[in-house]
Amino acid sequence: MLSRENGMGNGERATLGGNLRTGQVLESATRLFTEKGYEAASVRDLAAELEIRPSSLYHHFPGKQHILFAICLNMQTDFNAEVMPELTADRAPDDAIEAAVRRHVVFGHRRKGEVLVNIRERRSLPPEQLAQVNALRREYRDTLARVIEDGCQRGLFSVREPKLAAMAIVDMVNGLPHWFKPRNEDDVERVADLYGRAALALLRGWDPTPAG
Amino acid sequence: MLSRENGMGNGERATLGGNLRTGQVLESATRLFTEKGYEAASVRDLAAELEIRPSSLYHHFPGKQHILFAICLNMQTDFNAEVMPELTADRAPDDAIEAAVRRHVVFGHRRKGEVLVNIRERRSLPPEQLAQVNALRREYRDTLARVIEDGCQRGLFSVREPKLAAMAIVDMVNGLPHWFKPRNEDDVERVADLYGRAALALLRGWDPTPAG
DNA sequence: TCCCTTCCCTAACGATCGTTCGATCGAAAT
DNA sequence: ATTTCGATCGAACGATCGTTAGGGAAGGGA
Repeated sequence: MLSRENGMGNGERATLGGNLRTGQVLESATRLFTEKGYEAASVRDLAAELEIRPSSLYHHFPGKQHILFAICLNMQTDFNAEVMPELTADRAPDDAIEAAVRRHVVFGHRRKGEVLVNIRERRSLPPEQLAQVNALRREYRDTLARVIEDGCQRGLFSVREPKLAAMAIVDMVNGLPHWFKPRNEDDVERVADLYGRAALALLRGWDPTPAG
Repeated sequence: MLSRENGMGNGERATLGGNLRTGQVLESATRLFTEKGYEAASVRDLAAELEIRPSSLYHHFPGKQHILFAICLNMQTDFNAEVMPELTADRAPDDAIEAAVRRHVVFGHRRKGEVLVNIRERRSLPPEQLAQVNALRREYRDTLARVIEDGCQRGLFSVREPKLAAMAIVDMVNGLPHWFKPRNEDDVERVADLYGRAALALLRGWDPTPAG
């Protein structure tokens, strides 16, 4: 859930305002942006789904772009908070990668709408807000790459370019919400396990040492 | 129906429109759709880049959507014609996969603009045209999955769900054009090789038989 | 009681959207 | 010289866009 309306604390409520209703705005906007895309979804569409007038939306948000920003920043913040600890915890790199990928897959399903909006509509943000979201994404990728590098030095992985490998894995996992329709909750866990092992297979066998 | 003005041309002109100018429209549209997105790019933007008036565009295309359709269908048709033969040729499954992935990567760079438009803006097409493009994509995926399955039966791969593996590989390779900035042409070949081996690593080590 | 805040309303603003209509221009064909 | 025709033009259409202005109803605190 969107802890409180957007995520940031209640102390100063940095990015956006409001009350209970604000959370509903974000939920409806996420659904709408996912189905029609950010540009194609109009403020009037969003207002209609909430059964209010378009002008009423501007009591909760200063503008359409801020809604998109709230969705993206919120999702990416929660993602980093939930997945990155698996990478920074004190454990073997292969275990860390497998756990992180599994969490990534599960998160991508539980927050599917927000994840798809973040992936597909992020670019519609103004440069400064886009950079803010991208910084969080880069933080995750770099952490992932560092763990891969660590795994190489310990002889667990055989990868020449850890950053490229990190991107490949992220792309693979992020592609999942675009097409995967799980039959039930166990199906998600099954594919999460599957993708965790897939990442390990990638990292272990990428640059096979011609030994032997 | 595409017939003359957008696509298949009369005799030899396979990829672009009937007239010389029509090809320029598709080129500019591809660049514009890539940079701003289909919905955000206006007909007036496109006309401005071609240094003609907006109304003149409607001599070449019956509408904005048809331009998007021409780009997507054209790209996907060429893609299948170029990459699928690597899979259907008579060779070992692992060699086929490696070659196909390498071709996929190279194609994704050579036709980067169209590929990105097809991936990101395809959904803005009306259902019937969208289905037409998706049918070609499915054809490729299914072929890829079949080769993977074949490789499993021959003991070359260890994959439980070939279709899932095919999707994972496609997602991985399609992610590349979104972020990869090659320093030169050799860089493309290098990464193409790298990704070809990555796909093999995935398929070989995905479900490791616990055998000793 | 009065005020202040919260939330929503009606109405409309100017801008921009995709598209249409009819005329014009130039070159090739007759 | 006249006709034909593809390509472009200026001008405008109705629709929809994000956003704003200003007011009204509800409710808690003074």
